[in-house]
Amino acid sequence: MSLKHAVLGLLSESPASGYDLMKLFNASLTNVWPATQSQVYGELGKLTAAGLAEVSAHGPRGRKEYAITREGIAELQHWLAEVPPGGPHRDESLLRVFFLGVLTPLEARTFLLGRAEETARLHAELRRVDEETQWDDDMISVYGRLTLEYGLRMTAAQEEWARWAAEQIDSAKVREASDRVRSRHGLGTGDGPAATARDDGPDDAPAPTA
Amino acid sequence: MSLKHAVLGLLSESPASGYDLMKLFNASLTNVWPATQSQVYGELGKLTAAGLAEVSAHGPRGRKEYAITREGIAELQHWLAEVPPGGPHRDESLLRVFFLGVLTPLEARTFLLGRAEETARLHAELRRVDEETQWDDDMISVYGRLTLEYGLRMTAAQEEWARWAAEQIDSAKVREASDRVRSRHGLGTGDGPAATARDDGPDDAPAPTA
DNA sequence: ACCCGACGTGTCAAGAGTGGAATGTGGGAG
DNA sequence: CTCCCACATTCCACTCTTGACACGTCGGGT
Repeated sequence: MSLKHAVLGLLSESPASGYDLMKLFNASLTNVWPATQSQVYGELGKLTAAGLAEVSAHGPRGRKEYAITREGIAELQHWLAEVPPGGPHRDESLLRVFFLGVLTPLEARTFLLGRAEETARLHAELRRVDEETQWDDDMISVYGRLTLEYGLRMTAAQEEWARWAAEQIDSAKVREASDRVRSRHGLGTGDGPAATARDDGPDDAPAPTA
Repeated sequence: MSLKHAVLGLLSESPASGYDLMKLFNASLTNVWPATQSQVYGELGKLTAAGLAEVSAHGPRGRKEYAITREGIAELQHWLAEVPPGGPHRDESLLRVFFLGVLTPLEARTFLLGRAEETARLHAELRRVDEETQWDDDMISVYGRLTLEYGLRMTAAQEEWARWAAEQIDSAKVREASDRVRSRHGLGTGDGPAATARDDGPDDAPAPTA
């Protein structure tokens, strides 16, 4: 339901063609609300039909420049101020964590550390954007800055958590529990994907403490 | 693509009927990967057709108990260990922040503080769950605990951010920028949704510092 | 003069997710 | 014994999202 508002929001900054909007999506909204061509063009059509946007100019190669209408602004404001945000976050990474017990503790640990590095990478990327952008005082800049800061804080917290979680796994209890589950399914050497997962002997040896 | 793995993951813990799975989804995965009846039952069908799950028992009222198969386990492991996580987060709240400039600074500030409270509420709820749960050492407990900790950390960071962001808005520059954008669209008293949004005089008076 | 790369629009198929409704049965409370 | 609620499945119609494909055109560099 929110692609509509994303497009309206971008149009509220300045008129744009579908092509322009795609660039904007890829530039500023990639990590917030990704969208594809088909979606954008489709949405522009619906928006126009609904009277929330209109074609404000025709350009060179069939280019249609869309502008937000008064009704569009109203709808945007309505959405921002009155519609209760209720997006149930789906988090694939987290879903994986939940079932990490199906892997060996070693594999699980590796996964978490991988997550940590990935998050760190994203964090660095965001920091780079932050530093390279010259923040002036238009709407996109001001609130874009807030959005970016959010990203910075979240990625930082995520990395911290992932490293902490990896440590948690280095515990005898966890290893026992995992073994129990795995043996319940008759898992041992075979079957599994990465042959890294082997149970060559009791897990008494201390886990490699990186 | 991940509902499939969510179902497989739950089945890997113990066999269950579609009805059971729904309860599990609502109990433990609501904030990670929400799902509806139609989805779950549909997925069970596909899973069975694909040989990743099978009907392991028939119960009282047409009840079909599903169990994960060896292939299912393998697929789950494969997904966990080898498929690179790439979920592009969509965050509706964040999208709103990006366009908050369409509202008055006061409204924007209110929105952010509302977010802060909402997050705080969720945080408290998670803490409650954490304390009330008796964490033993099976897979769901151990990794569920990690997942929960993630939620606790994220909600904490989000609330902090929201309060910080609300403060940021109390700045002359932001107010000017917002006014500029709003006037560009000829906004004043009318039109807008919440009549709270009024520009009765210059915004020189300090914003109410909660 | 020509050609390639950027501009620019559009359609389609398929899968994911939402929300609601229809249908039926078993078992326990009263 | 009866009735109602929890159990349990299935179908439907819709929107959102993805990914690819198809098509046409302006403009500048060689």
